[in-house]
Order: sequence, then C-alpha cells, then structure tokens
Amino acid sequence: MAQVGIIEDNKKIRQLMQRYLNMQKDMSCPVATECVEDMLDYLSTYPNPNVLLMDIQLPGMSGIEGMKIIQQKYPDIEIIMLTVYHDSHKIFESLKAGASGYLLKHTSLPEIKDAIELLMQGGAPMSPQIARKVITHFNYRGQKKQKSNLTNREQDIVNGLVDGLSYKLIADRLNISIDTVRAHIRNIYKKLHVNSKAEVIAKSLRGEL
Amino acid sequence: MAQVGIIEDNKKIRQLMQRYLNMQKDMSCPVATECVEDMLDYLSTYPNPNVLLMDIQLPGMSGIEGMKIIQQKYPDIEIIMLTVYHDSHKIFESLKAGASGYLLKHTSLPEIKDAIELLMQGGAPMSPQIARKVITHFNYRGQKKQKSNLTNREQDIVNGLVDGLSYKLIADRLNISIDTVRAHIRNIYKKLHVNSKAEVIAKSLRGEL
DNA sequence: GGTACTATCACATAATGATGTTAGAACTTC
DNA sequence: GAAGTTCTAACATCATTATGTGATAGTACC
Repeated sequence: MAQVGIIEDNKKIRQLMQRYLNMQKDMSCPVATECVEDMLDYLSTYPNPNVLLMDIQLPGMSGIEGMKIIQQKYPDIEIIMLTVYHDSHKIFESLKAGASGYLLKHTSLPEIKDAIELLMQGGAPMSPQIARKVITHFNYRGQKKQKSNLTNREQDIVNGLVDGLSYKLIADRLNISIDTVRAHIRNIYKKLHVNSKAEVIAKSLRGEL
Repeated sequence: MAQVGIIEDNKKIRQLMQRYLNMQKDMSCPVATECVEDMLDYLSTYPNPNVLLMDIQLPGMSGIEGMKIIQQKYPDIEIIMLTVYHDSHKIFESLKAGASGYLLKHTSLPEIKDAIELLMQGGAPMSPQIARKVITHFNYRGQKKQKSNLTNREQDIVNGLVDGLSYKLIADRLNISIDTVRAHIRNIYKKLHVNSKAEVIAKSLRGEL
C-alpha cells in the first residue's frame, strides 16, 4: 500500500494530484503541502507516507535541501522528484541527494501513478529524457580518461587481476604460461606507470583505462 | 524509420525478434547475427542500421568489447544492451562503453519495440530495475559512509590497500607495526570472505563494503 | 566477573608477486 | 625486406603477501 505525500507549491496541481491519487486503489495520499517545512511538521506527528512526490523549486527550503533532511530523518521514505528542470546539474544533485526517481512535470497523472507502483516494486521511475542524460553522463565520464592503450591481451590480464585471480589462475584461464602472464603484467605496469597489482585494479575500476 | 540490427546467439530468440520487428511499421530489421564479428562484416558492406540490439554474453568477442568497436567505427548507431545480467559492474561497463539503453532479457517484444521508439525520440530505454541500480550508484558517490561491518581501523587498512600501499607503508601511515597490519588484514579477509588483496580492493571500489 | 569485540605485537613458513634478461613466432607497417 | 609490435616463454632473484599460531590489553555489555 503506497501512502503518498506531495510537496508542491502550485495549489491547483497539488490538489488535483492528491485527489487523483486518492481515487486509486492500493494508494492513498493523506498529505499534500506547499513547502518542505510543512511536510516536516506533518511527518513529525504522522510519519505514515512511504513515498514523497516533490518539486525542486519551492518557497522556503529548496526541494534538494529538503530531500536531504527528509532522507536523513526518515530513510524509509522514497522520494520522486517532479519538476520542470531538464538541467543536468539539478538532476544529478537530486539523485546524489537520494532521490529514487525523477520525473518531468509534464508527466500525466496516470503515469505518475505508474511511477509510484514501479517504485513500490523496487524499480526507479525516470522520464526517458532524464534517463538519457544520466546515461550520457556515464559515457562522458567513461570516455574522458580513455587514453591508455592496452592491447586486448593486456586487457584480459587486467580483467583477471580485477577478478582477484593469482597469476597462476590467470594463466590457466587464458591457457598461457605463468611467465607470459608476468611478461604482460610488466608491460601493463610500464604503460600505466604503476608498480603493483593494486594500482592496476584501482585504475581499472575507476574507469581510468 | 528505425533500422534495427540484432546480435544474439540464441537462434530462436534472434529469429523471433527479427520477425516481430519486421512486422512493425516504421521499423525494419534487415540483419540479425549470432556474434559481433558477423555484424561487423555486415556493417562493412551495408552500414544501414541505426539501432543495434545486442546481448552481452556472446560467442567470440563479448558484447561490451564489440560495442566499443562498433561505437568507434559507426558512432551514429545507437546500442541497446539486452541481457540477463543484473550485475552492476556489467551494467556500468556497458553504459560507459557507450550503450544508449539497457534492458533485461525478460522484456517482452512489444516493450522492446517501445524501447526502440523511445530511443528514436531521444530517450533512453532502461528497465526499471536497471534504473534503480544506476540511481543507487549516484547515491553511493554522494554519500561517504556505507554500512560496513568493518571497524574504523579495518577501513583505514582497506584504504591503504586501495591506494596501492604495501603492508609496510600502511603500517607507517597508521603508525602501527606491520604485524598489526597483517592481523587486521586477516580479520578483513574473514569478514569479507575473500583471500586476496585484489578482492578487497575490488569490493571497496565497487562500493560493496 | 565473564563474554565479546577490538587493537596491538611476534615468529615462522609457504605462496605469490615484482623485476631483469633474453628470445622466437606472428603480424603490421613503412 | 627491415623495423616495430604483440604474444608467447623461460630462468633467476629478491620482496611482499598469505596464513597459522599464540599472546596481551582495553572497552563494552549484561
């Protein structure tokens, strides 16, 4: 059963959403406030919501600040940001602050309902445009530092190291001798300017290869 | 008009998907291969697809390696990974390598069709479970302290290992004896059920502590 | 006062890793 | 066809790490 709280400063939208959600089965919306402060007041007495829909731009405390506080006090509440911002910075701020979903405001009421259900099932509702930005973010970070040019074979060795294998096991996995593994590792160290397995693993997992 | 290519080693699935996509309007699937190599052959002659659906686990070159190559040669092709893996590492590898979407394999044919349409409109198709992992990933980076069964001191040691330090250097850094470092590491291995430095570093950097 | 957990140090041995040197076969490039 | 790169392999040597066993001491909880 989803108990939804709403924080939205536009009175019409707020009331419309609350009414709509209360009409759904397996869902209720006992509270809808216009700012974070009011919601905190409410929660301190009735901490019943398990989902919060909230705007980013709000009178008083901003949605992102508010989310951080709510997350800390009520870690079981999942938060969906519902906003007009396409701005990557705001999106990532929200996600880092602990949002479980991020929807654009033109999202229809039935879609919002779907999003809440998705969240209850362990998914993360996200508008496709948002998902796109998030993915692009990964691409950027990934390509940014992609300058070391390990050969395929060397990458195989690195993968073995990352998997925690010993030289011997890497040799077995690749069907080559342990001395060959050593030779490759020496070359890898040279290319990456490191001198231990640990540094190679760290670089690899940080996406610096 | 979406021109879709498929790389999938299971013949039944491959043919089913191809037939289904060819039945859709505004969509065609001129090619479906069982491995990356075959697709590269095809593309070198007919570089018509603008979307690729591909598995991660494939005979020959892995999907992730394959994607990197295809992305480099044909940067206009958008790629949707279609796989059984829930594994965070694989997901992020794929996204970093340039995937535009990531769907779990139980996704139905109509949902795959929707995903392709979404992609054409500039969105990023992602299974909700995947989106959840991606978002969780952001949370990690935002927060510093995870729930860790390791004691503070043990965490200090792990940090040293991640930095690529030898036991001796860790001992120096923490002003304790090398034997103490050893003792801590033994306890860490026990707690994490691992038996090598490499695995500890990997776990740590994946945020699994 | 006992139990549990943590942190510290020591000794010993076997396994693994780091580094140097050398070198043949396969392949690409100029 | 010479030059360079990659992958392969061997031998040697020293350093580091993994693992076992044992011990002391403080803190915390009940």
